[in-house]
Amino acid sequence: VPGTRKVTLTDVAAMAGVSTTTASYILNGRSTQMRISPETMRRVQAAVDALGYRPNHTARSLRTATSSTIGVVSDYVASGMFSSAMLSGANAAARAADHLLVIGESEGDLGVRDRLIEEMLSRRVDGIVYATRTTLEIELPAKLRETRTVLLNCIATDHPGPVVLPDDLGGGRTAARALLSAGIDSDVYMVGEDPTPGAIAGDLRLRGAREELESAGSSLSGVIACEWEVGHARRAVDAWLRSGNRPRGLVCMNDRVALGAYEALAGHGVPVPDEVSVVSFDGSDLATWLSPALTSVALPFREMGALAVELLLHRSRGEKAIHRLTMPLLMGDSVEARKVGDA
Amino acid sequence: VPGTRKVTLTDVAAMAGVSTTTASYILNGRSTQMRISPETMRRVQAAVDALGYRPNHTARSLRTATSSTIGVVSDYVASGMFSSAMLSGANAAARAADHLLVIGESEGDLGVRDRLIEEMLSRRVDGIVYATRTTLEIELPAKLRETRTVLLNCIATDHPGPVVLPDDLGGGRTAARALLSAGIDSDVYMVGEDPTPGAIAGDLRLRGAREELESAGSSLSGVIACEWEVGHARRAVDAWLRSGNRPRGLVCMNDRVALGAYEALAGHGVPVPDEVSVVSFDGSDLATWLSPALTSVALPFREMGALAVELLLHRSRGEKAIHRLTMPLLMGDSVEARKVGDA
DNA sequence: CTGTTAGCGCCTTCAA
DNA sequence: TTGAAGGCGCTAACAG
Repeated sequence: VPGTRKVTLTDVAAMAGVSTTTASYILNGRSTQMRISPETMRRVQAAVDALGYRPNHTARSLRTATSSTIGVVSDYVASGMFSSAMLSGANAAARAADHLLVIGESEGDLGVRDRLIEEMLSRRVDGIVYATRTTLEIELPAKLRETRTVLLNCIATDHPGPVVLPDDLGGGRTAARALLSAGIDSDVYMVGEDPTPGAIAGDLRLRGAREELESAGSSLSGVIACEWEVGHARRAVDAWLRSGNRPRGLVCMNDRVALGAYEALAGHGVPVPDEVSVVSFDGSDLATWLSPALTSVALPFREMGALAVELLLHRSRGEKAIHRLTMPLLMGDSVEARKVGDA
Repeated sequence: VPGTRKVTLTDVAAMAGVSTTTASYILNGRSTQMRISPETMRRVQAAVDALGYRPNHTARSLRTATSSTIGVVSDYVASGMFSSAMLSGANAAARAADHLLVIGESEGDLGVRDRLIEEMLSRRVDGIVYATRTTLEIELPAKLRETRTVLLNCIATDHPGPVVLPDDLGGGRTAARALLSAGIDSDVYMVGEDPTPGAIAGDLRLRGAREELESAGSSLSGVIACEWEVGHARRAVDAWLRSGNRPRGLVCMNDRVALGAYEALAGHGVPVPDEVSVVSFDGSDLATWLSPALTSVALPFREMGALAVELLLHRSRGEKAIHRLTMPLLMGDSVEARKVGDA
């Protein structure tokens, strides 16, 4: 039933018998402020409904020099298995502030990345969230200096604005504490090492775990080095077990590594959690799929994405601050149930 | 070094000593068509560089009534574990056509969904891709009739435009063929049943597998009913094995179900693939993580996303057609290696 | 309380 | 080959 083609504010005003100014005020919710008569409001509202009027956001943007749109430029966030939760969180926060997200994924190509940023600036986005799939130390794309920017899951020393990161140091402590709370205070090993250049999570997690163990009068017994993938972890742990080693606790760098460790342990007839407790990082779905369910220190991707756009929009919340979001402990059944501690 | 604030085409034209018309022609690549002197082009180009001019896409949109932007409205695609690959494919295809994606995720809320569509129409997107995480039969949101729309991973009987779906029927055949090629022509069971209302994948896969087996003179021996989740599958298959059943081949409705089946089989000391071959659907990362690696019929999410935006942009490619994309067989090691057939 | 008016930056006929 | 001028739809002074 609504309008055949393009209905403009002028049409609405005409039908309601008022000026476009009045109609505009009403549609922008400034009716009370402008003390517009209820009768007029009703007539305008009726015209809007009758005509099926839809404001032209483009025209409004041109006029107000603001687009109610946030750009999200990332390397692989959309395709990434679960880092896409960042997008989801960003989307939710954007919606809450009446904004929409324009996204662009560079798939690792720097040229594409710069062109995406250019495109977004051209579209006059209200700001850009620059995100990476893995926690990385990066060099800030130069173009980003031209607009308000929040770094998501990455950090650049020369970035003037807010940064959102997972608290991997705290996460490392949490992982260790999960073990300590179960009375496991010796023969704890870390599985995995940091492979990607620029990646910063591994070191922090390792440090956090070390610190927590030491502050409990214990210490990390060692690191089983391997890439953060199932196969690598399985082979590394298998070889390590074959040498006669027997851990009481394993802290795996991510859930896939933990799966590899599970398989290696099973291969040697070592039951989890009865003989070895396992904790890992990520808190991905995989953790819940395994048996026993994996106790994992989760990456709060959704919250990170949401916080990033909130920081972009409400510049009050700590400018040029590094926000490290707590990595919550997702309890599974892979840690011996002696005395379960609180997070 | 570039301009301090807002540089307009007028500034560029002024600096180059030409009219905005000329400058506009040059920037839109119509310089040769308009036979503009090389000297003029050079001057304009120089001015652009010197001023750091960036075209105002908003103004252009207003004028041309086209935004070079595609809306993607989905239920959970962004947060979905691997269906986010649809987004990634859509993004790639959009980029290839010099478009950007504006996304919105309703998280299942119909009100939010309609508001998102409204927002996008208001922004004058060039079209909307409406996507769902799981393959669904839906009722078409009414607002979508107001713009060119492509349905992605869902179908509505009254939709006038293109639809992109995975070919689950063919996928079912492929799964069965993978078993048949290995000489497994009896005692083949399907694991899983279609739980979600509106979901259509399960029935098609079942039918496809049935048809393929029957066309080979065999038949499906039965269905082990369970929800498409690890735990449900494990319990269902375990109970079924406990009753003394022994399959030669298992076709699992998705990779998670296959994981559950793996665990149940292991619990009964039945080795994969030596005694039982397993095939599943999805082709998710999980398939490659398991041991033995799972042979899985993959959902071509990336290609689906890409095709959807291509169909949106180039309306030649079959209007109001249902495009069913082939589900490729990802070879793992979960099918007995007698004689490996081709896909 | 409401109307008049002047652009936002760009594209594009129409003239020259 | 280039310039002048109008207008896309909307907002926001500034008057009344």
